[in-house]
Amino acid sequence: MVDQREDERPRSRRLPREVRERQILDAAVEVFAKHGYYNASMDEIAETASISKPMLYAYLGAKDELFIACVRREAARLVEAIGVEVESGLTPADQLWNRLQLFFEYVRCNKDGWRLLHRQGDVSGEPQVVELTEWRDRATELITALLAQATEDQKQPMQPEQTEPFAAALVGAGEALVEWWFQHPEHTAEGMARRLMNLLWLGFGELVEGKTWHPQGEA
Amino acid sequence: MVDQREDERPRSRRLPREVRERQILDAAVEVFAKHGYYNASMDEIAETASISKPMLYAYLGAKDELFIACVRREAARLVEAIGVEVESGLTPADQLWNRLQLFFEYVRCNKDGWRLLHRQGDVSGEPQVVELTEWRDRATELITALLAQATEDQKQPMQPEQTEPFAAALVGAGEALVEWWFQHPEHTAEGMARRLMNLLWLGFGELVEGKTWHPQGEA
Amino acid sequence: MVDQREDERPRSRRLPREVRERQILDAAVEVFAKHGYYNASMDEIAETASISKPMLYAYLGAKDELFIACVRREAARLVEAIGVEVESGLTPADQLWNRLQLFFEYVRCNKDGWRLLHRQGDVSGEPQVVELTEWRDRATELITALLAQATEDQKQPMQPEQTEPFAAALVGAGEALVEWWFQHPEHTAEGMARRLMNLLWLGFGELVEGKTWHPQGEA
Amino acid sequence: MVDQREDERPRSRRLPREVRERQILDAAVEVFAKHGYYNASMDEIAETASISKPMLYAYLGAKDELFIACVRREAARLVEAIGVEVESGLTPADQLWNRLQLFFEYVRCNKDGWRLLHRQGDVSGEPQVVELTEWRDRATELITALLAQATEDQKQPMQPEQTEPFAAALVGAGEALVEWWFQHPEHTAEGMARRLMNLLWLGFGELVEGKTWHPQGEA
DNA sequence: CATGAATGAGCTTTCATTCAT
DNA sequence: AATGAATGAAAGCTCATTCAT
Repeated sequence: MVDQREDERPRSRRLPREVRERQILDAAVEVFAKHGYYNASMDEIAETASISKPMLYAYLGAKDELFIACVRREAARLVEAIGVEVESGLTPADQLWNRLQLFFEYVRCNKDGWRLLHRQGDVSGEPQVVELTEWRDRATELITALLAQATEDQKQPMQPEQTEPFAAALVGAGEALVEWWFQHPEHTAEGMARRLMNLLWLGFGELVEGKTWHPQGEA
Repeated sequence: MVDQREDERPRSRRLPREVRERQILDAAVEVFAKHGYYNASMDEIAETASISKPMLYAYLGAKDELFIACVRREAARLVEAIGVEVESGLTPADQLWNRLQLFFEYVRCNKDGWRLLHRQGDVSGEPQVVELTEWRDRATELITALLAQATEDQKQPMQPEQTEPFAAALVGAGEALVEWWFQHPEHTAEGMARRLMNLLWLGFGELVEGKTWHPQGEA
Repeated sequence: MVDQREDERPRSRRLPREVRERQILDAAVEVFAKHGYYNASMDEIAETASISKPMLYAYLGAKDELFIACVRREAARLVEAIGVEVESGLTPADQLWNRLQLFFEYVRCNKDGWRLLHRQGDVSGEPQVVELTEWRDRATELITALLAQATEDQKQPMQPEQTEPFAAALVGAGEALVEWWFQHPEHTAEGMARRLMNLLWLGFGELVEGKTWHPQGEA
Repeated sequence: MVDQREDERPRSRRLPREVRERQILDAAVEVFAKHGYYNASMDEIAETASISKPMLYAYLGAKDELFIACVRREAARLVEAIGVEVESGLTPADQLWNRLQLFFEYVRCNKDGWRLLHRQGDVSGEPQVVELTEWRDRATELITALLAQATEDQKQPMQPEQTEPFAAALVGAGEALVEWWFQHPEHTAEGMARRLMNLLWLGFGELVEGKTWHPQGEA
């Protein structure tokens, strides 16, 4: 898992296209995360990337395209981090538990990227918002699949139209918990994952009775 | 519960101050909800309100102030709708169930207002955004109190530092579920509330075993 | 000589036209003097005059007309204060000495009015500036006449085309001296008049030799 | 001494920064002088400078900053033109005479600049107006120093608190005389300087007796 | 007569975007 | 390939001015 991008961007010319693009994307993600889409200026992005504006446009297009590119990359990272394939050989609960851990770990290492993905409600109105929320759909699909797997041995396995809203709600709960985490940074990623797991798997009904969920192998 | 504001704004001049103010707020909420804060133009708001721009500024100040005023009003509506006082005489589960129903009902009737409150992550950078997220804090507090009440008879009642993240996650789950609802509008408010209640109270652990939560009195 | 206008403007209706106009002019002079022509707003003038804006316009017309009216009134006061007729029976020097005293006395009692007359260089560009500087012309004429009188007994009395620039310079010197006075308010009007008289009548040539001018009758 | 900036501004693109800046300042001085600060529009300045508005702002900042820049440049020109150091080896009278000539010469060649410096009484209210009147202070200081020098050999040399108001009055007289000159442009700069010198050095007392002041070496 | 309520018109300012070197 | 220099277009805001009561 790659840690937060470094700040050292030596001003060097004649770089291969791939490197340049990465340099630009890093800068753009940083600036977009800091100021938000609208308050981010192309000037600042160019300066942060140590590149001139015409180059900025030549490489990654206009502001909205650049933003999309950022979102796409960060979303890919997130999806890759938590995995999207259902693994056999683990119970759904354990799989979920693993993913949650990976998710919070990802957030811890990619704060800027996460902010980009999470806080972009205001870009609504534009048509291209599809890419903006696609990662949510991917995550939701994963959860949906897990739930389906969890119930597939029952006589009435849950159908997607039942599990999907649950999955969506789960994702929302995770996002909200991250916000809470940012305000209480003393907690560990694993602790956060455990909290969410407790809530999701047990539900309040059992939580209030004092029960708690444990990963397999714990006492 | 008041239904969505109508679109009929008769172009009548010389209205009393109070009426005009409401007219303007209605228009502003509509436009802000449609385009987001940054893409909303004062021109369009003025036109939607059937008013000239100077009046717009005279009544509710600059763009950010106007936006704050909108948020304040809509947040008040939401808080008022779901109530914030803990009622005695009902079990926490029933109270939560009631609030969830009220919440989804509110969303159904105040789509624009809800969008205003929900999709504004990008306004970061401005200092006065406090009002924007305050309603979340209020809602979280309510849930926290409910959870505390639910466990107060136990030997180890849950402390705020335990319940608060759960409450935050719950609110997030609700918000996400609303988004899903917007894409599947065939469902009723009560149905959505029931989904969320099931998830929250039972948790996946029981859900996947086929259990479901019922309001008291149902079979 | 009337002292600075008082601030008490009781809000009363149905006043005779003349009183209202005076009320308005008082307010307008005050506001114009405080903020300058462009920064003075009709709103503030109306409020200061305890009158509504439509009345303001009804009585004294648009902003520029109102300003002209103010200038006209204050200029009249100034001209009346220092007199404009050449008196016989006094030497020109004594006459000048008297006028200078009256002038500084006028400034002391009519600060706002004076500011209006003096600091309006920026209103250039407008066509109606004639009224703005007419008082200067009147004052200059007076001085010119005095100089003419002073030299009429000589074989080569000074002609207007010679005396006029001197008169204009004198007026300018007076204006500048008033500015200096405002920054050194500890001096009396008579002291200022004496300073100017010394400079004008003796000139530096004699001043630097230690001579001073005295009004007739002094030692 | 450089003559009035010419009007020929060839519409050429991609000029080096320094040239553009001068081009803009020339245009701004022209427009500010013609319309005054408030009536001058950034549009007109941009058009006069054959430049687009964004460039205008990029080079010299907002309207007030641009204005300050103009004033600064023109004030520097004026101060440089008349010199501000007291020269030894010349009598104070001769020094004054020289400066007056230089002053009127400056005015003749820099009408716009002079208007900028002279007619801006109305910019009061803004805080940064310090620069606007600083040149007057410099000029006053110069005169004050000259007077001090003129009397330093006497048993009772004049103190600054005595000479300063005279100096201020002198400057005011000069300004007023320039206004008169603008209405009688048939006179030469030297003639104007001589008029002022006569008034200042001899005073009316001697002027009315038919005396006149001559530069050293004249008959 | 007197006014609260309303507006046309214009200003300054700032972007994202692209020539021309 | 790479950039300093340049701009079209639009936004927010305010003011003198006037209906309509």
